[in-house]
Amino acid sequence: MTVTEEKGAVIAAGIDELDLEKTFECGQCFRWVRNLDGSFTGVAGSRALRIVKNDGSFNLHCSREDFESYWKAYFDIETDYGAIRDKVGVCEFMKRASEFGQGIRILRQDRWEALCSFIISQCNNIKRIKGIIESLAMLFGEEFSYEGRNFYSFPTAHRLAGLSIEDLEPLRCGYRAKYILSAADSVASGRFDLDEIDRLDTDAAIKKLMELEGVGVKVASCAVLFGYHRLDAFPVDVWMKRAITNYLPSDFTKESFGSYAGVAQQYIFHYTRNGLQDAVNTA
DNA sequence: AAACAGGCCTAAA
DNA sequence: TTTAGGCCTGTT
Repeated sequence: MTVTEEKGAVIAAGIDELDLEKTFECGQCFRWVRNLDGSFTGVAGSRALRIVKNDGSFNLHCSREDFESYWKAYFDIETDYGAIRDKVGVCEFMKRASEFGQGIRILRQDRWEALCSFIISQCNNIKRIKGIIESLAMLFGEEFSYEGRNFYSFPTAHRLAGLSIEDLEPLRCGYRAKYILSAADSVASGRFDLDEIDRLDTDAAIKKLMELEGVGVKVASCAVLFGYHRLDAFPVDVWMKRAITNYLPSDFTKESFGSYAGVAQQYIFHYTRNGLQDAVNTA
């Protein structure tokens, strides 16, 4: 990758395996929006960014400092996804899925934001998840300006701690409100240390996160995959169950994908939802 | 109208 | 250890 600057934008050339649409819309994150011109604008933590694909390179509308200190890591630029696709293509179905998902990258998201977002995601559809998260940010996040528009940071656990169920009522997030507040209280009080999770192996990290109310194995797996970049975590949801029974070899286990089960999971999720419409509908 | 949506908790075997 | 039912809400 080579990086240059032009008119307040960082131009990153030579990034292969980055498809913005697939990466932002494969279900790992909820705060990126496609603009009319095909660019994407999104908020991650407390920063906003507009990113545009321009021939073979990407224009990131941020300072070079922000790129180097934040967005470069966020987009996981250093990881070789071509090599990962080779490794997870263990059967015909997975070869098709990983080919179809070429360009998906696992973003390095903020821990609290990932955890909280996937608490909200449970038994919910993506459209509604996005709406709830935007309301949450608008109500309790910090307002800031970017390219002449207002955005809202993802509220910290500290900000949410101490709020009441009634305070979250405008979110219309139902029984998940209790879980959000409980997690926020645990984290903000220091009883639960999100940074300590880093020192645990993936299975132990998932177990630890499951101590939080409303966090089961699926949500915890998403939290470590997207918030701690544990690419070996393998969240199993209804789509994954469907794929495992219908499309994967009967002797399949997540170990079949080695240490990249989480990336494989994203390929399967994206492929069964977007690339296999007929097969899914008739399944 | 009734079922479902990227689950989790609790109670009951 | 596994399984059924309930849970908030919006959409189809």
